[in-house]
Amino acid sequence: MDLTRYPKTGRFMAGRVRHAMRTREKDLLEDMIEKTELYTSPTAILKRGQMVNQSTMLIDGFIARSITRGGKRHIVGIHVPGDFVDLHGFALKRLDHDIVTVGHTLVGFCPHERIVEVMKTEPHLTRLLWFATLIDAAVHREWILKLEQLNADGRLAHLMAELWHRLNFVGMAEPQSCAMPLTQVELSDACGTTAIHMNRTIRSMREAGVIDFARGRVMIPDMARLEALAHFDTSYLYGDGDLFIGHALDLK
Amino acid sequence: MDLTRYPKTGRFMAGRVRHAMRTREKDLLEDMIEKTELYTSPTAILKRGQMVNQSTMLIDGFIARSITRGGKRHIVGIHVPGDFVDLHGFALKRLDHDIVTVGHTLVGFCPHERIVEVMKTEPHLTRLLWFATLIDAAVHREWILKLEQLNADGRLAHLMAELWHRLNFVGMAEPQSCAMPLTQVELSDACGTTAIHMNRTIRSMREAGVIDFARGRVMIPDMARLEALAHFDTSYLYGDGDLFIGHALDLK
DNA sequence: GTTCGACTTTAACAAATGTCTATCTTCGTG
DNA sequence: CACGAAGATAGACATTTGTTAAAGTCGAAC
Repeated sequence: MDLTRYPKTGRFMAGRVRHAMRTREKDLLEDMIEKTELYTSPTAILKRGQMVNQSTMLIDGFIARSITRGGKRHIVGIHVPGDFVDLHGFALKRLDHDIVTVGHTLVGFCPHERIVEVMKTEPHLTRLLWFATLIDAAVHREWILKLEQLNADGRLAHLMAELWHRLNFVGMAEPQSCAMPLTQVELSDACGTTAIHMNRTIRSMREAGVIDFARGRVMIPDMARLEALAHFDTSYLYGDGDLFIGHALDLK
Repeated sequence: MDLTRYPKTGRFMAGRVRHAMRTREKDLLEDMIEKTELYTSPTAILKRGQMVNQSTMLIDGFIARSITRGGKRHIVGIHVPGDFVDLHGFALKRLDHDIVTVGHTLVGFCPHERIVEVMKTEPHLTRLLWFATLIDAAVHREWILKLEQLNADGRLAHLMAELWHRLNFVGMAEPQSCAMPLTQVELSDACGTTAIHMNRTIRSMREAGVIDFARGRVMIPDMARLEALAHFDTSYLYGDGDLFIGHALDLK
């Protein structure tokens, strides 16, 4: 990974609520990061049930939230740079899932004492952090919908469309492609199918010209077609300006 | 519905975070409710995309969060008495889903101005409200897991086990049964199956003696067996005392 | 460059689930 | 008490997905 791309590691921090932050708050947020760490192979940063005293900010790469049950691993969420991955670990005594890196991943760690400090002194920033967790919940709901509504094709299309848009929000997507270090097994874990069926699905979508994977990237020649397959509607991602933060609720 | 059962409608309010509230905060919460309303038939209290200026507290009955797409309705969450159903509607300009009543339902409405007031003056209570939304997210993750991991039998078993436990938390479940006003169509919407397959599933589980529906209730003769079918683990519900609230984070 | 392991690909068959059509039951309403 | 609408039940068949077994590909480490 080219660390020189990150002169200030905080550049993307807090992705979709960042636009509502004041300059001072952006600096505060960056100061919350005590240290950074680079993982070059899949690593469980946090294990389910473990007590935690710091939260994780994803700076580059991908992180999955996964739960292993019945010997099989299931992915219940995927994070992109700028996401405060386990801010909720601050409130819940223990996490209900593992936090695992995917491919090469750069993360920052934020001690909980600093979050406590912010909660004591920064009501506006605290609110932004809360709202960021509400967007996570909205993404969860869309995943539930995806799993209830779509078959394997649609689920894969939806996942790719979502990740492309979320990367695009932080300036890390190209018009017809984006980074995609997930393996087929991981894609199947995130789509609730077997790896073999995921392979079938990928093949047929590749043959149909909808999507193609190569060298850690996904190519999407026709985004509109992909989104149609996924019944995709970006509104649940609450892009810039789609929150009340900074407006009526900008309390003080 | 027997309203005399609710001498103080606030009795259950804020279900799983209630134990961390101070008496004064419980009163404050109850004061946040401006008015109550009883719905005797399925009603969409809120429609997706609609601007909202109040949030909904569920006092009795059930409420579903649903999204209609492709002409088919999907349920992405179910609420039980004590839940602050759409607190997140306060932060998000618009909801990404509908809020619909199930069976007979008594709700309280809380104007957003009162939430703003609380956020200005009650940091501890604000934190509790935040944490309540984090539990919602944990439930969402478990639904994702359920949909990825389980077949129709397991999904139904999981839903029944979850609702029984959540009702039990607020003292509204019997040892081997609880209220269950959801129709088979609604159950299928919540489990991501067709109504016909849900009927097949219910029949086979009834014949197996695992579960039975009658007159708006569900009978669960052997909870352990149901939970085994569902690979159920209550920890994601964060029962009493399972949050950091009121302890290290009791800031002031 | 070889070797090993992880990842990907394929085929054949079994099981689960969806679709279509229809009938039966229940319950509120007049 | 009759009626109608919503809900529940049922069977036959199509489609999707899971399972098992195997082989091919690629890249990192020695």
